[in-house]
Amino acid sequence: MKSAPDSSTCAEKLKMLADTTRLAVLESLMDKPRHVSELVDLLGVEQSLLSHHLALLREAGLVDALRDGKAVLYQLAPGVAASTAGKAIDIGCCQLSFPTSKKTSKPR
Amino acid sequence: MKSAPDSSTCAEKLKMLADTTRLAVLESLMDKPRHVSELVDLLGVEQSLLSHHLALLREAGLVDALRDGKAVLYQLAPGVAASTAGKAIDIGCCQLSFPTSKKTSKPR
DNA sequence: CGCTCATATGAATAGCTTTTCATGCAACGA
DNA sequence: TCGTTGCATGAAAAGCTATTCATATGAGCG
Repeated sequence: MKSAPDSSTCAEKLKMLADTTRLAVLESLMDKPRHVSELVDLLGVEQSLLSHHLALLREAGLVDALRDGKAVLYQLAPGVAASTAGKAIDIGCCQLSFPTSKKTSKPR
Repeated sequence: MKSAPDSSTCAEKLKMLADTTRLAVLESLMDKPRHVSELVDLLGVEQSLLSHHLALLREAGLVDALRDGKAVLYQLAPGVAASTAGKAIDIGCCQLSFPTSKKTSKPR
């Protein structure tokens, strides 16, 4: 038992994504798997805080952790990486596709 | 006076969707425009509460309100209704596509 | 072993968001 | 104009979630 019996509704799942830190983690991982330390200085957040967020993402079944020596490697959970083209995340109830390009800014 | 200079990040925008009531409203509106009273008993939430959520959706630019006599008609904001096929919402930074069917449950 | 590095965990706190309750305001009909 | 219907708004109360701080755990090294 390790799934996420709590995040049954789509809104619950979206809440996982609706956080700057967690979304940044996922976007980083869409690129490739990374160690915690890498994420720490890539995102510039405190180790402990990141760890809490990673725990949430793990519990939500969005990422997988693999021990790698003293470090831990994180990667998108299989099935979540719904990459038809460009970057996308599949959370079951819906699929988020990010523009293949880059920046999120686009205030018309 | 300000629209939404704060919802600049994708996470901010996702927070708008990450709520059962608001998501339900949007899904209802994807179908067709509806009056507040219709939404009230479709979703079974209190009028005042729904009104607060509608205000947030309005401020986020996700829906538009049109007065219709004593009532008010709500509809998805143009541009948000990303109709590729099936149901989808475009919030700028990313696009959420819902399975064409309707049920969200599928925890295999 | 004893130590250090890399990460996780727990408890307390700070900051929001959602919900409720009471009230306000616009549109309509009599 | 009044009374009523339909919706919006504001403030206080509830409920959560994120952040911090201190400490724990697992791995590798000498």
